[in-house]
Amino acid sequence: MLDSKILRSDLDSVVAKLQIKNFDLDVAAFRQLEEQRKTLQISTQNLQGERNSRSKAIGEAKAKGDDIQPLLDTVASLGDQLKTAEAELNGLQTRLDELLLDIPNLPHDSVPAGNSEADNIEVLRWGEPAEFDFEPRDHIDLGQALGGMDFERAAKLSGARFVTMTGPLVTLHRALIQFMINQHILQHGYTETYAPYLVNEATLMGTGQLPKFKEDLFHIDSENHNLYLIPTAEVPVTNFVADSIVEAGQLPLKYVAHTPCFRSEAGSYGKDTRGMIRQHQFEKVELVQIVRPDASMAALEELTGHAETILQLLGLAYRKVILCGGDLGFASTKTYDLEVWLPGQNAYREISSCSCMTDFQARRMKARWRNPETGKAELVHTLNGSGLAVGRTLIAIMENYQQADGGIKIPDVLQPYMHGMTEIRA
RNA sequence: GGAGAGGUGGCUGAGUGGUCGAAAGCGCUCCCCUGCUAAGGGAGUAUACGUUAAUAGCGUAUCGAGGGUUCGAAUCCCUCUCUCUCCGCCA
Repeated sequence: MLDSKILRSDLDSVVAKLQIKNFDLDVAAFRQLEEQRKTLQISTQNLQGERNSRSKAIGEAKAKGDDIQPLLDTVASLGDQLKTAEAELNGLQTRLDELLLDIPNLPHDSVPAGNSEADNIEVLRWGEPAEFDFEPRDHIDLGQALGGMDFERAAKLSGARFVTMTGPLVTLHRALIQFMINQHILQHGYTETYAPYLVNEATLMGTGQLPKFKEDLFHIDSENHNLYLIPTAEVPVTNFVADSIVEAGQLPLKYVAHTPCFRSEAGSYGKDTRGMIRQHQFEKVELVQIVRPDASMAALEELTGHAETILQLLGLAYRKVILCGGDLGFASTKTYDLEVWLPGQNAYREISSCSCMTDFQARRMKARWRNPETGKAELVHTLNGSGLAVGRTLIAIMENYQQADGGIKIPDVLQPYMHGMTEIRA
């Protein structure tokens, strides 16, 4: 959520910045609501003030033993007036809040304008796309030939966009998780965390998935439960600090979590329907940082670097892009995507997305820290990034490390987690 | 699932209808005293919004959330939610 102060004081520049994200703020509607709110608030507060002072007088008169009936008569009509005014003000406030909750975060000055991923700016390429002296296959063919990956069986169990796996591919999948988490906790200073996979509405409000993106989520709506499956560990883990004040000395908080992620993928029908690129359920190792506001942009560079390290250690060629305004997420002020080279698609595909949310989520969550300089509780900044998406990393390993005979070589750094296996063969 | 207790400011914790935004303690900030790795004294210390040149004053709201009763509610009633204790069931 944006600071409503800057909306009131500097609406024009807010509108201009939102344009970069292709978001058109209904300025007229906002101004009108705001204007109405102001006048109504003043008149309501006047009424409340009158009620308060008269009630006080009644209390004092009663204490002295005076007759209070005349005083009671004078307040008789106040109640109804107040009730009406308060109800109207509430309604207006609710509409303003709804408007505010739907406004995305402002993009950072370094974010380029643009409408789609075609307008993203490439920052660097690392590694050489693998060369093959045979026609490389995609992970679907490879998985089928190896015999451990079955989409039809998953469809029987659950429908489209699920997979079942058996045997060494699953071991590799698990090895990736272990490898990533160990790297982050031992080398990058993150604290390993465990969090719920089902969360309530307030939690999703906090990180910005609700109220605007409800259709992207799986929802448990039964008699006794109103919960959502997490679309990313960002949601529960960032909310660790919701409604709390963190001591300055504890910052930055750096959390790593491995969780499944659940996404309805509404609106992406027909997109990446084949294979494991886009599933309703996938595993991800997520990095979350809670930092001082003055440290957040540097933290974004650091966090992105941590995700890159994983790709580098796995020897996977990738490129790093800055998302343009139109591609930038709702809550993010700046996002780096890491795109891994997939020989089977002959393309770079997103494998990590690292974002700085400034105080946008913190304001929604009421996540604060005590600033020693001011002595006040102020909003923290939050960041998150995939380090990495496990399913897509599995694909990348399969396609990049494939052999002419359809086998998959195991990267050196993963072998300690593969009980000696150096290659997966049919 | 059954029975009970409870959610108050950064923290602990008083407060059962009227000068309660809220005692006290802790913590923190400033000042004084003392001059030595102690201690003592004093003052201040929630947030949001409105008004305003103002982080000054004043006003309004906020004691888990929402609704109700009342001239007036942290205090009474209802619903929801969370926590704790005991019993039952259970990976």
